[in-house]
Amino acid sequence: MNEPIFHFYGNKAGVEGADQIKQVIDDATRGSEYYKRQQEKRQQVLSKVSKMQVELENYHKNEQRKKETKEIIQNKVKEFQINTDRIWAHFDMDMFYVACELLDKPELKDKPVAVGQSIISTANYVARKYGVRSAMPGFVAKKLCPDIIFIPCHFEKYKSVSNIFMTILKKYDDNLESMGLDEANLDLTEYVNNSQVDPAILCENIRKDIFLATQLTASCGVGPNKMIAKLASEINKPNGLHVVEQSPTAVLSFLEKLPVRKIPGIGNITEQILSGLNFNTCKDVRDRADELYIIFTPKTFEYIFYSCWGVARNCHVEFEDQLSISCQRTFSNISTQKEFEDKVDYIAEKLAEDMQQEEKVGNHLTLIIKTSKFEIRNKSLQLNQYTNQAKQIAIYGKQLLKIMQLDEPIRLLGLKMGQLANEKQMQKQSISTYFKKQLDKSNCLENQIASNLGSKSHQISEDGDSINKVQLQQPEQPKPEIVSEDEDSNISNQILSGVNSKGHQQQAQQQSFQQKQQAQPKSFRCPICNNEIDCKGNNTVLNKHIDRCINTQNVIVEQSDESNRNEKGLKKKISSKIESKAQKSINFFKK
DNA sequence: CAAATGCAGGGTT
DNA sequence: AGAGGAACCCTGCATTTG
Repeated sequence: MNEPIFHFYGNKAGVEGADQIKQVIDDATRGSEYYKRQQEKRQQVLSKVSKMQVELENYHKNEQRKKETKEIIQNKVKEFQINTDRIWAHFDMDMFYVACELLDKPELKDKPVAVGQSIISTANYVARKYGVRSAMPGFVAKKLCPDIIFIPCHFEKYKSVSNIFMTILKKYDDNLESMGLDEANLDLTEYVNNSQVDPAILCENIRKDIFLATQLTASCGVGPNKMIAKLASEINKPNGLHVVEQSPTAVLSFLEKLPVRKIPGIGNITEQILSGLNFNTCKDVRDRADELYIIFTPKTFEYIFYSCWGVARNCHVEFEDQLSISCQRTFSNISTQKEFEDKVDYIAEKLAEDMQQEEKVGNHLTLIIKTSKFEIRNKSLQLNQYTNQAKQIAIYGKQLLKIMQLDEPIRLLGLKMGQLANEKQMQKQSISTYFKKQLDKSNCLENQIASNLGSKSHQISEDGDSINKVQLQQPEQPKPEIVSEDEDSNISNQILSGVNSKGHQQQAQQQSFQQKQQAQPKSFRCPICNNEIDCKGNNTVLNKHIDRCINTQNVIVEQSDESNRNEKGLKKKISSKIESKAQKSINFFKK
């Protein structure tokens, strides 16, 4: 019943008095909401495990199925081969953040030191002896090791050391893959073939180079693929090297006794499941792969299965664009709507900053919250336009807040923007599609426009278009009085238009807007936003715009009831539409 | 019915 | 005294959409 929930801290090798450590951690945390949540999760895992056990019992009773499954496994084993053509090395700086700090404070070398305060990023080996670990909260570390010294994070420092580290490694593989500041995978095959150096000697030399350049030690592992190299690098940590020879037998015997937990991708939960079913080492998995096949989904099965046979990717992965940008903060519990909204404003600002810095815009927003009971929830929303503007993000964020129907205190709030696109490309695109549209129109190519519908590029071009419209309209129409004083209504306009309010953009857009005005005086006026729509009699385009417009308008109306005063009747319609929508989401979440 | 979407949850540093 | 991060990626599953 009172089984310690932090059993995983003790599982790492080399910790003395693991039981004692568990006890201290447990005492320090018992009764907290966090602890309760962990207990719950633990129960969930246990019940999952017992279901799996039942499944396995049934499986073992069914000789036919057993025979078939074992055959499948045998075929799989025959199919693959452990490819040992390539030589990979994994370099990993020892206790990197702490090591960097100790460069400046050598007098602390023999004392227990950790970087991070509320949560520990890295601890030195002195502190680790006491059971202090990465990701452990500071107060627990303090219980385990009252003398521990906390040093705040200095990212810039680590970055500059990391640059030196990476520069050295790049001499041996220009395409190296780095995961974080202190780790890198290199494909040494070419280098070794060209230089005919023994990989072990080569890597020892590289480690020396690193030490000379940084005064810091790195550990290294060598093997025929990235996974093996990474696993090998842990064997003689810190300041050590381990080589797994380039042969299938060497790989298999290296993995034989290795706890499955060590395999990257198998974390705390998966380990609990596996150990609950008595899979502890890679050999267990190999021997009873048919059982694994029964209980896991195909992808999960394949991943674990192949990993335990030493089969993993042994080529570089091509660089991929970042998929999302997010920002989240933990704080002391808040529970009023006002506080929630203020947090959304704050996080939206931070997120917008990050996005603008990276020159990205995004089209899909997710609100993430963690309740005071450590339950995580999120809701997401497809936006009507690409944006990276704090105020727009905040408005959508509050929309999500409403959908979420929060009725309990929260301790974290975050926003994540997905479906990213490059801000500059987007501008170019919107301008060029604008001109393209001009051309299309003059040629009366409505078909082209119609066929663009639904495609991503179309979405972009429409958004770009509406940017132009807004810019046009403001000088033209008598501004609603609010505009100048009321920031919100500005936002509303921006939202309507998908405007990105950076100064230089506006200029460019304004220009094209004017040109457009002259060239294309004919257009429909959208009944919702009162903007002109270039639909050229194409109803689909018009309808699509109106749909979108209604969605956008929802946000605005809810957000600032004062805007659009002159459109009262219209507003009512929209509001009722909102209500029905909101109702729908409520029902949906009640399920 | 396949693809797309939304959400929960697992993993990593 | 109280107290357990942030930012990213992927998979699975249910539901919606075309």
